[in-house]
Amino acid sequence: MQDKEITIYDLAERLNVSATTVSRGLQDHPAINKKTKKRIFDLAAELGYRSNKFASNLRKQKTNTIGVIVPRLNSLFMSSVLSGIEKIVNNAGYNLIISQSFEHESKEKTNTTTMFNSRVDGLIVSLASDTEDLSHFDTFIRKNIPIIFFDRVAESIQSTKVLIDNFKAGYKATEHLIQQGCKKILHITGNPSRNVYKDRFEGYKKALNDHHIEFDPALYISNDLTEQAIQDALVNDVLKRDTLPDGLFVTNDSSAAFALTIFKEAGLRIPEDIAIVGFNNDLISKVTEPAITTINYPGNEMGESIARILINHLDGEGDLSFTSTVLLNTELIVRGSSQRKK
Amino acid sequence: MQDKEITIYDLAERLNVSATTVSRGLQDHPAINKKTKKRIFDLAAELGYRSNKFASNLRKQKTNTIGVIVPRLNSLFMSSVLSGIEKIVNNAGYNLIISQSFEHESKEKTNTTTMFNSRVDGLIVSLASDTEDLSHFDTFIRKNIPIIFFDRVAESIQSTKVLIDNFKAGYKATEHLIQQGCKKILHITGNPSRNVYKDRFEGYKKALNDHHIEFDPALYISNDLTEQAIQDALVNDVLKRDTLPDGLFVTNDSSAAFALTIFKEAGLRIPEDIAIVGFNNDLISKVTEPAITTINYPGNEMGESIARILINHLDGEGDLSFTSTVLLNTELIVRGSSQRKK
DNA sequence: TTGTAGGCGTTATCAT
DNA sequence: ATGATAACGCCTACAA
Repeated sequence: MQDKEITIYDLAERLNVSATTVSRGLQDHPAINKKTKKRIFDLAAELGYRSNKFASNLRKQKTNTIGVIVPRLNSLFMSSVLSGIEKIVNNAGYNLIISQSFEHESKEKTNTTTMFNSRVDGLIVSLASDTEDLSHFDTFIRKNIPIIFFDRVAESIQSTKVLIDNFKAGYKATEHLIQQGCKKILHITGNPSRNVYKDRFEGYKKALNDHHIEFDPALYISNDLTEQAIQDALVNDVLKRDTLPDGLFVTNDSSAAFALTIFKEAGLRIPEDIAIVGFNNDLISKVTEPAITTINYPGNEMGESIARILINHLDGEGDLSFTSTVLLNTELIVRGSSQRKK
Repeated sequence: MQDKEITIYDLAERLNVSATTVSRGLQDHPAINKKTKKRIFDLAAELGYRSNKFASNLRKQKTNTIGVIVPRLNSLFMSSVLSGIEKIVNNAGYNLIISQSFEHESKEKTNTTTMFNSRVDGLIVSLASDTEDLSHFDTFIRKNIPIIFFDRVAESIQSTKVLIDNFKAGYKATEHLIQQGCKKILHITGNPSRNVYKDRFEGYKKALNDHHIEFDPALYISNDLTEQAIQDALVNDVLKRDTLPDGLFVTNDSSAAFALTIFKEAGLRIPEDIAIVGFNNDLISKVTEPAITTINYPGNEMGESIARILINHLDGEGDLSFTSTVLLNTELIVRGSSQRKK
């Protein structure tokens, strides 16, 4: 029982002009008489006309749509990035399709295919934790559809990458712990084949080295950073050891919060017995007791950079720099979980 | 320099069959010879053919796309709902467009228009906090495009609504505080024109009444539940009062966490001086010290219900019950922030 | 400033 | 089991 859709032909007929004129009028074409335009717009509004994107896209061979694939949307960081992207992209007249890989390569692959079949004009990706094979992006590369990676980037693919200096951030976090007097710093992090985790780990090692602390492989734990994984690592392993660490650098804030809870339950004092540094400056880092020292991550700014670069590229400007890497600044936010000295 | 797109005509030509046959073959039409099908699929794969959704949608007048508009994606609850919706919807062969209103009516309106122009087959909505005027949904209603509201529903619109029994949840939360010995229970909540907040408030009042505690308007605060708003309400108002409340029921967990932090900084003991109950069972409620008592909200289940109802409707089944209201169960999860007695 | 005509790629209808 | 044809609604050369 749906109303019949109004087309430009219906408008044209009632206005006694051609469909072409209506089409042009609707797009504010300069060659159309102002009065005619007004009549067109008025009638369109009155009849509830809506442009048919499918016909338009079919004809123009362009969708004005940008696809985004992220691991998960449930962090402050990701929502900020998305919000930054959306703002820029909307202003430029593009639409956004967002999908989550839920940290799985297989979901990422099907999402990529869906995006491809939806003919997005460009793709923005942060990789799933366990993605190894990158062949699902080949179709985009072959068709010259631009891909921008951010945060968790694909190092082997030639394209623009927007991220923070994870090495430096890892270095800063670790150095801070060392300055608080920590000597045995546990590092819990994600899959080291992801750049973010690898680079932070390198930063961690470099900081140790620069301060003449030998890297102890037993103090390096890599898992999927879920609540369960943190629980396992700490309760079934770390807390059973003869010598406990005196510092923890863990690469996201919810994991830091879980760890903090577990340590406190085990009767350890934070930061006196173990000083903790997290990552991301997520909401959760502020409300634990003590609050968690963390690395602030400029999500909104990152989102806006990404969107600007992509749109400039799509609109045919700034093409030269499209395969560059953009590094954004981070800062260490010191809170109670690590502050032993005034 | 994009490759030329392969169409069914290209396939048809090379296979010496008609485009019609190729189209049918690709859709696994029963009347097509198995061998022909195989030849079609093989060649399609070889040439990297991809179906053109725009042409297909244009012709079929159906998009197989479902739109979702939510206030924000940054809570565990919302991600669970989305994940539930996506699972069901994907299995049924539909795609999802997700957008956020960021709690603003104006953004919600433009999102709704975008969805409308994208010709979604159905719309799933949880209202922004400040949405008063609902006329942006009129276009959908007029065209008989189904809308399902969940969580924050539009009471005046006839459509399916999926939500929890907020009245009961509010009642349970309040009653629990009363049972812990609270007499002056502060209630901080969102915009009361949203059903979720209104109903929880009603439940709160009913519980007070049933336990012969008079409702004190000074103990009711309505704001936008941001960190800033909680801070303002507590620091500039509540904590300056002569008599402090001895209980707090606040309708989301991050607000509960902020409040807990503020109270502790003010030297109050939780739960002895003030017992706290939050809402949603978000991650954050587990890691504060003490952990926060909260109402568990079945996000995944809610998402799946929503998607099933919508798809049944779109596929022409279960039409009769389309304007019903589905209530899901909740449970109170008692944690340290409210537990005064063993 | 406006109009004509053709085509974007698919699928439904009717025919064979 | 397969084909021919038209139509979905829009846009853009080209023409007037």
